[in-house]
Amino acid sequence: MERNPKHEPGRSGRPRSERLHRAILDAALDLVTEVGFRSVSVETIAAKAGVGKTTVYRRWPNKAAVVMDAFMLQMGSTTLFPQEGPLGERIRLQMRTMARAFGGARGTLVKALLAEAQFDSELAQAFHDRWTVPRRQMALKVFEEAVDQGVLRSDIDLDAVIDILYAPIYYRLQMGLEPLSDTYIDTIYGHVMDGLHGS
Amino acid sequence: MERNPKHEPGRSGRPRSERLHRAILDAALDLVTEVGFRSVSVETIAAKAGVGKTTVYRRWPNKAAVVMDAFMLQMGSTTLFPQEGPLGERIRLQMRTMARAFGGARGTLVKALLAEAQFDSELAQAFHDRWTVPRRQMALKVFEEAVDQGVLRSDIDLDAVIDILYAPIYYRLQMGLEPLSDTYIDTIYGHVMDGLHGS
Amino acid sequence: MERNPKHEPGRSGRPRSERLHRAILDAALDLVTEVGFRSVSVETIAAKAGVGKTTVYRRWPNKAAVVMDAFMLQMGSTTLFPQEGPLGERIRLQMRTMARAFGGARGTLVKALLAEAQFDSELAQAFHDRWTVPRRQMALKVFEEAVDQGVLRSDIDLDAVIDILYAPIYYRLQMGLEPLSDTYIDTIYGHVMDGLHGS
Amino acid sequence: MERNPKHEPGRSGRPRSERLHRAILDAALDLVTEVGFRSVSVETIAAKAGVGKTTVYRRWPNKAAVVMDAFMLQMGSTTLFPQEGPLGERIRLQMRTMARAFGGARGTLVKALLAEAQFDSELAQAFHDRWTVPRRQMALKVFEEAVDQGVLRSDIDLDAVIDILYAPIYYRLQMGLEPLSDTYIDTIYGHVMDGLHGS
DNA sequence: GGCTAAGCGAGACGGTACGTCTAGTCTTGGG
DNA sequence: CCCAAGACTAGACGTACCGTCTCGCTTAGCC
Repeated sequence: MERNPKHEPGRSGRPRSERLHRAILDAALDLVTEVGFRSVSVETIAAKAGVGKTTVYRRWPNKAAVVMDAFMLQMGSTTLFPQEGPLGERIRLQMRTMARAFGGARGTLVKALLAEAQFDSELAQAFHDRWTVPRRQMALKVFEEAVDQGVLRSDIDLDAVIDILYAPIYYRLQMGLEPLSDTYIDTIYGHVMDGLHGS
Repeated sequence: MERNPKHEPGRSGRPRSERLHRAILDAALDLVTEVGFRSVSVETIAAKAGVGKTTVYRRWPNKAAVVMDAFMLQMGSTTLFPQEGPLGERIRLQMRTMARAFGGARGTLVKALLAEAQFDSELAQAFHDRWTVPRRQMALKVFEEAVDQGVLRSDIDLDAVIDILYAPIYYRLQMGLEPLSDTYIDTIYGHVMDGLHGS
Repeated sequence: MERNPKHEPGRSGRPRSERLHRAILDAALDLVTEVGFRSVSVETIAAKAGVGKTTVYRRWPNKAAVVMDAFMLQMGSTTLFPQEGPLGERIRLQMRTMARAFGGARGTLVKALLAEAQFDSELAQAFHDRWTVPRRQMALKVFEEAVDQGVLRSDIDLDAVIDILYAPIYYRLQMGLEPLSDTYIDTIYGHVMDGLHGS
Repeated sequence: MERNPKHEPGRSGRPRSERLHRAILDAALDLVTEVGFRSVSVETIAAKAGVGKTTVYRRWPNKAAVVMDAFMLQMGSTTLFPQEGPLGERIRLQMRTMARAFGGARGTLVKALLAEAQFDSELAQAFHDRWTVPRRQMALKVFEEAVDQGVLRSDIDLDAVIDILYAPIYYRLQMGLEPLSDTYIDTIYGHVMDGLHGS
């Protein structure tokens, strides 16, 4: 999401301050959380970070990109799968972890970024590459292992399965009316695993 | 989504023109489809409809509200369930209908409205009340019938089931990378019905 | 200043209400006095008079015309010359009368109308015909009498004399910084009568 | 009339462009002259100057203020008194100069500003401070000299005298019916100097 | 007493300008 | 080349009046 040309070793002139970089991301995070994505402008972020607008625009093309980076800074290494336990349980628990991460401020960020991505294809691409793809790959690896061990049927489309299990989480997050409780996650997981066919 | 006070019979003064109402909604629909939600302004809509800005603002509080009404005008009575056939098939076919409706221009509208709703709680409410709720209720009725007839298990949470089946459609729509093909719908439907447990 | 076609006897249809006519002029007068000419709109006047906008526009072409009529209703027969006394005194006292009439609310009206007339040639014409001309003619008659009686020199341009005596009153009124006191009037009158040549 | 905070030396940030300043004032002057004060909008001025609206509003609070500055730019140093000749002549000739300056485009400007000042007290103040006061002070100095030299009587109120001599010029300007000819000026001057008393 | 034409209150309508706001770029001086 | 400050273009925002129009309803005066 970051803009070019970044400072590469050997480049002349004053290097970009790493401190300011952090200050901007922190300010962005705080502001979006406090007053919402829409009400924040690059100007506000720059002001709160004690930085000129130029300094922000030198590094990111727009507000969404700044917030995307701020989001990744905070969420990048979360929502991991547990390393131990039965494979089905690992999946269920990771779903819970994700749902919990989407509560509170982080959820607000994801919602805003997803929404903004509808109008900003670069942001959409960034969100896909940096958030969606890594998570789907992690999931895929676990799911494949589950197939190998017979926990999951072998005649299924794993990409579709990921959609089935995780889309409801994003859906509820966006609708924002009902909470992403553990119970809800367990119900989703249970129903999907067991299937719906009647007697 | 419409603004007050609308013309009620018996009210004095010149009544609001029904023709202009349609002209505005048509213009909104065309413009959003052509150049995208963000690039459209109330001014543009008014100009295209051959109407003063005031006339738009007299009826709707902002662009999102206009587009919401335009959307409902076009989509209001679509995505219905078939009235005949085996209940499972009715569900699967309606999912296909919905997925097809989300292709092309209509899909763009839904995406834009959903995204905008994240920043506009009145729009969110309107979308929920006028789009989501009616569709969930229709679905609920069919699903209950399916339970009664033994097509679906009776020990399931129907709200969760609706999420499981439909959330992937919205998810793919929003991600916008892969098409909402019939095959995809069938895979979702099949996997969910059959369950995922391995041998 | 009034608009056509007014009701002429023999005309069919409901005649215009004389009561509303007065109500509108009264409302106009009150409002302009209270909040100033600029802050008043035809809409406000109509509302205060308990009348539809149409009823105002049927009778006058715009706000200025209404206020002009309201002004004439109140000021039409004021600022007359005394009928008795030495002619010089009559002039001096009428100047005082005029200056006093320009104090308070009436002054505000004259200022507003004169100002507005710069941008509205119809109003300018109306002000000239209905206010300026009658007053200049009255003055002219008195001044001519004064010439006849030897109170004023006979080799003077009476139009210029009127300008000299009255223009300062309008000037002070418009500048609005110093009061139109009797003393001021007397000074003007005295200096003009006596001339300025030094020893 | 100008808005704060203007650029002061030592202030940080990009300084306001002096070129744009002139471009805006020139555009304002041209437009007001061409189509009249009322028909000009800040938007038009900005467009003609090739400037964003913000740039105008950053420097002046409204149209009147812009035009006031434009007016002063053009008229600021005009209508001066001649430096030589008999004092009475200097006064008479300066009156002529002023009357001539009020002919054509400049007169239109003065009329519009004076009229607008009735509705805008800041403009009124500015007009007084920047136009009226300097001219009255110049006049006062000359008039005092005339008193000293015995050209004017010493028992007169000089402020009143200024009113008597100049108010007719403003009056005719505003009434706009008869021209401000040299003959008219001479008549005013002559009558006022000679006095009106009859034989 | 009924007919008819205008008056009337309410408020919709197209238009225009207002003054504010944000986005993203550019231009200072200083480091 | 970086940086803070803030000027700059562009253009949408939602509001306020303008003067016109359209609705359903009075209301006078003539037949």
